[in-house]
Amino acid sequence: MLDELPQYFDSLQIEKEVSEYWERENIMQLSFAVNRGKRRFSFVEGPPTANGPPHIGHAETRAMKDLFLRYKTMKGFYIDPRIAGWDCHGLPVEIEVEKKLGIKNKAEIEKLGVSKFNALCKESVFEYVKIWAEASKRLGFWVDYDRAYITMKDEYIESEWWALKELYKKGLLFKDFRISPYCPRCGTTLSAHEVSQGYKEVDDFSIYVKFKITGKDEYFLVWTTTPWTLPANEYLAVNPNFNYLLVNYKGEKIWVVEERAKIVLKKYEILDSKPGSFFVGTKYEQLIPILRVNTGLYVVAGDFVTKEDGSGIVHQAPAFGADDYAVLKKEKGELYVTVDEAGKISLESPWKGLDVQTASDRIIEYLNERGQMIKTEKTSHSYPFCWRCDTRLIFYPVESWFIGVSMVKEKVVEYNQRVNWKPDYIRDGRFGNFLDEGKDWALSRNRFWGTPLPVWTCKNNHVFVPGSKKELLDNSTYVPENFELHRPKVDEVKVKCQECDSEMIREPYPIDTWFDSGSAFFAQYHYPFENQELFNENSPVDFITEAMDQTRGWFYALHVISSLLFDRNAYKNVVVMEFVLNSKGEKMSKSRGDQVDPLQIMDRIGTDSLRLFFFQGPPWKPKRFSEEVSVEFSRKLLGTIYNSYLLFSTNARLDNWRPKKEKLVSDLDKWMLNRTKECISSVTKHMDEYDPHLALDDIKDLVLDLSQWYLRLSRDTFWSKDVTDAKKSSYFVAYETLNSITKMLAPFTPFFSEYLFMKLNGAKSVHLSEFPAEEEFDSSVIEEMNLVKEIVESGRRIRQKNGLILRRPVKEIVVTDPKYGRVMKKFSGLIKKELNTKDIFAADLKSYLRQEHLLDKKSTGRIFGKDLAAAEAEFGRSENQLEFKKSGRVTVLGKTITNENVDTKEHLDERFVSDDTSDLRILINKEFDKKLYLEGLAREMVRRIQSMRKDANMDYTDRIYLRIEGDESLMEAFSSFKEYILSSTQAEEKSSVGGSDKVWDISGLELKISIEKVAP
RNA sequence: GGGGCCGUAGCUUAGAUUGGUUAGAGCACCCGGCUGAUAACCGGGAGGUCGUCGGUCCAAAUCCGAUCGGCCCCA
Repeated sequence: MLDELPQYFDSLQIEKEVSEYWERENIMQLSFAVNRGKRRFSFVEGPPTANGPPHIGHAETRAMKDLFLRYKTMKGFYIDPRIAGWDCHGLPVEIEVEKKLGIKNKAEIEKLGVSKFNALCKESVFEYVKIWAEASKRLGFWVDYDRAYITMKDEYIESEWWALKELYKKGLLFKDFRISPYCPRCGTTLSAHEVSQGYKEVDDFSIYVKFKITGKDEYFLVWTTTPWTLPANEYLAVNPNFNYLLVNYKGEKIWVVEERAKIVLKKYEILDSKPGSFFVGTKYEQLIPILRVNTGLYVVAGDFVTKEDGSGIVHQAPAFGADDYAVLKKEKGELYVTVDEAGKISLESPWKGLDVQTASDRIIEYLNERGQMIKTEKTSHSYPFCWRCDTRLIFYPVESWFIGVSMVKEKVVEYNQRVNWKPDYIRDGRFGNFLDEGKDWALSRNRFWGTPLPVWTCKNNHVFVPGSKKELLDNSTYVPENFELHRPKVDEVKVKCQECDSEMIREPYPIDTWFDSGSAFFAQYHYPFENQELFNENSPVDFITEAMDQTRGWFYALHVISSLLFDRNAYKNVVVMEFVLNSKGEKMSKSRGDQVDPLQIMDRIGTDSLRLFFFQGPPWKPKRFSEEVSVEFSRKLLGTIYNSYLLFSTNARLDNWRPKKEKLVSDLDKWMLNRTKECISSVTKHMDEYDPHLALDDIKDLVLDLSQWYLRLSRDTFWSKDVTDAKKSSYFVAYETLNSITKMLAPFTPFFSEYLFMKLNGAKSVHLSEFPAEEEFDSSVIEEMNLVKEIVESGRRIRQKNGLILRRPVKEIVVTDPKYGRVMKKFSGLIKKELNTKDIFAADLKSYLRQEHLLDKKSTGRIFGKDLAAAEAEFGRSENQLEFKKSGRVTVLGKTITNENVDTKEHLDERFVSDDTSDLRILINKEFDKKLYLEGLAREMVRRIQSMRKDANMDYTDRIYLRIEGDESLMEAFSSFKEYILSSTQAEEKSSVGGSDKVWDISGLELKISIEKVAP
């Protein structure tokens, strides 16, 4: 206990020792078990895809997770499971493998064989897991890596199958079309992320064509940039709230939205005007009469119609646009697909077999020939290209399975209100807005590596959804060898249809990987096949945290799945973190080359420093990363604690003091202990409310109070010769405060805290100890000390401003408010020492003000005329002043002076100096008498002797011989304060001294000091 | 293009829900002190038009509107 420390703080060395110790003693596992059987706190790890090394943002979220797991453990909660998780499926993994194989599209994968491809994916997933686990451990992120949940395991997938079957039973899992960005060359849809990588600026023809209204000699003006979609036209859309004009344009009657008429047609004559709603249901003639359209060919209303470009009348080809498809669903029309999967026209027409770009050109010619074209123009706009093969993307209908979020939107929205979001504006802002859109979740993917969709269909469109492996196998007619829940094995399983006896085959899709990670809150238990009770005890999950981008990713997936399956929210508290930016406040990026490797940073500045950087400021505020700032901050905080421990422990060890409760002696001790309790209570509150940055601020403040105030003022007590009660009391308080700080800091800086905790207590681990308990405290004690601090600060300021250096004692200091009398008395020793004053007391300001009465020149000028100066002098005489003060009137030069002729000013007594910049007024008596003067000189001498001792490299226990020669008053000071001077400097007076000497100038007085070390 | 968050001293930040003394800390800086925490410790000082503009109000960092900059999400 109270072990020695190296003299200098070396955080890297500490971290090294501590992590070796944890490893050796298996402290992490011990901490997992320490609260077994106690109340639970639940957590789920948002599983990363370990197909690349972790970056600093990952380190930040993991540090934040760890912070609260450690805190809750210290607060006595049992966190089980407390395990890592790995997200294994999905496109990122596939792309990684494609890169390795040097292949680029689905066809090549199929050629290689799905079996081989998926085997490579499976391998690739774990390539970086080792690095991730290593970095996470290095960061001190304590979760069980050996028991990690793995989304590609059959058990995990089986839990998802159960969930999907439940959704199917509720009618929430169904097949539909989705209009997706699609690369005709790769034969695949692209994710939003991929699309956003490939936008380019292109010049395209856009055309205006005319659609004839059935039975009338009027036309709709329609604009499009994709002429190849015109053969598939099924509807026209207008905005019901816009106003449309019928104009005579070159002899033809044409409808166009009012605001665009001038821009598009330039010259025309207005014939009529109608609101958009007027046209809804109006039939029109097919522009290109080739496709047989059984439904449609009438006008619909659409809010998506704008006046920004075009004609305000929008052509709808439901197969090739998301808005268009939504219209089709609403109108319950048929879907006509006029293009094949390779992006070639498939419709029996003059353009069959042409790619869509060429077809567009031909269609423009065709429309021109038929006189249906009003106008052609070239416009520049950004359009998505395939990021892999640079092919122009098209929007294309892809068969897809959906989760019907829109059908139960109310639930999803309602349960969100039960979630405590940090920061809270996410709930109704970014997250709430997204939920309000209530979009269906497109679940299936046209890919290979993922959780297989558990759906088998037969030729009669009957559907079988197995909710477990067993249910599938029980119904199967064929199962391949080495069967597993991945493609291609799972595809080979054949099932007999219960309804029509025909053979059922699997829908060939894997599902969205967000469904994997979003199922973690039950699938990590293999629920409901196992661990039902454990799941129930831990649900909803108490705490999760990830970065902001997960609002529409993991946070969304968890919330939706839980709402639909369990009719409740998945999590209770969620901390949403912002990103780590570079030192200029920009996003770190590969291209700028300013991405930083968290492992390297930890090597350079230490883990605790990096963690402290993350915990500064609210988690939901972007942070600019700088190594220098991190180091500085940690050196300041941890270094101060380290030095405080050194000061305290060095003395306590000399006295053989061992940590134990002692009776409190001084008011300073009582204050420190109350401050500590106050801090504990505030830190606990802030941690419980998920405001870690405020908790850290509380701890910082306490460290300053300990170091800057308590320890500094307790040094005299520490240095007293005997082990007095006062000494024991202050040891106890210093220990107690340091120990509390160490424990409170343990979740923030686990390495440093562990180190210091072991030094303080000789106990096994701070992470097996309890968080300091909240106790009642006396806030009046704290307020009193704040007043004392204020007085000391103010006193020093006044001394400094008036050239009254602290070394010279002053006679008295007055606090000009009598109500502080009791406090001044209580802390008079402390204040006297800090301000070097002989006396301190509180008194009414009035008794230190002198009133001066002056003649009011305006009124008395008329009375005295040119004698005014003489009258002023006469009135200023003290007997006249006194008389006036007593009776309010006095006779001056034969005239009577009354209140009306007098101005009264108040002056501070000349003997005092003050400072009126603060609320609390303090007066310092600046008068010096001889004794004070000599005492000041004595202190000046001591200071110079000490300085010479230091220059001679003496140890503070070394004794010296001393000889003083100099000015008379210096000699007088020396003899008057001889005992003080000699004892302060470990000196003996000697008439001849052989060591070093030096001549000093003390306020103009010459002093020669000679010192010599006494031989031991 | 739509939505959201942020902007306080050179740096890191508190204060915004509930408008109200002189916008509070820490680091760095300058001046000084201490010399038994010394690679430490302490005091004082300077440093802020609270991004900008406008509005509401007796009163705005705080509420409202616009605008600029940074970041994120969606299209």
